[in-house]
Amino acid sequence: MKISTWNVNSVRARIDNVLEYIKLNKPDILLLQEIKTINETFPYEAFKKAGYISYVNGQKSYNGVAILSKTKLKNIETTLRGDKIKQARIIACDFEYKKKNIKIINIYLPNGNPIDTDKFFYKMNWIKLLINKLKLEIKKNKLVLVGGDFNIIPKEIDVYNYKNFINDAVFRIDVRNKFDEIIKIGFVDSLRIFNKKEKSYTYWDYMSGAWPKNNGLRIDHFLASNDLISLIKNVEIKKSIRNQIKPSDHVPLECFFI
DNA sequence: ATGGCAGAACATTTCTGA
Repeated sequence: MKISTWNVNSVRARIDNVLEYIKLNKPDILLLQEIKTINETFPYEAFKKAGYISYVNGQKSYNGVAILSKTKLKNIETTLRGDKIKQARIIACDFEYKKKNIKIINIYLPNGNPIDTDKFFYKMNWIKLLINKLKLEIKKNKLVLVGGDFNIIPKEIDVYNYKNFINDAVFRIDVRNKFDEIIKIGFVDSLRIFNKKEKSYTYWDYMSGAWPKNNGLRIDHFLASNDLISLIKNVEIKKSIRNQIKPSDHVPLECFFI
């Protein structure tokens, strides 16, 4: 069983890439971020033909998240309690695996740049609301998986040159402290259980030759609750996807279950 | 210091992203 997450930077512009990824890698569940479309123009049919049901929380032009699944999912949720700005950045569901219920939460966390603007304050508040939600979820469901584009570089090792990012909203110390706060309430940065290597990036900017120079960032994550991590046997970054024609600037992250 | 690239839309320019 495999769950993947991928910021596709427009699902319609990337439809061929996503269909090819599905065909070759066969995730049971695929979490998508930055679909950049309203629900009405989401390519449900193309994914249905590929064997997937789509659950969508869309928005015009920006943001938007979706969950593709081979089987029906329950308790679809598309709001973050307390978020007054209501951008489409979260979709959650319940998934039954080996007779156990896993709460899966797909997020596209605000980027927050430039720092110390409304965008930054929105990011910090959004994380605070997410932490409130995760505290509740972990009480109700011991098995919780949070996947998606966190727009947070957890540690210095997770970026090609951390000194360039000291005052960036994806790395500033207060943002990283918030990430650590999520860990402290009972989650694990699952990739790092299986892969301690530097240069394990999930995003490369389109600009300035970031990809050929391997100037990457690790900002896409699967956080597993402490009780869930024992069900996970591996987490992998699908780096080769960045070589696609017309690629997304992010690559998929795959979480394998025992 | 700042542009470079990419996608969407009230579109041939502006905005957003990270």
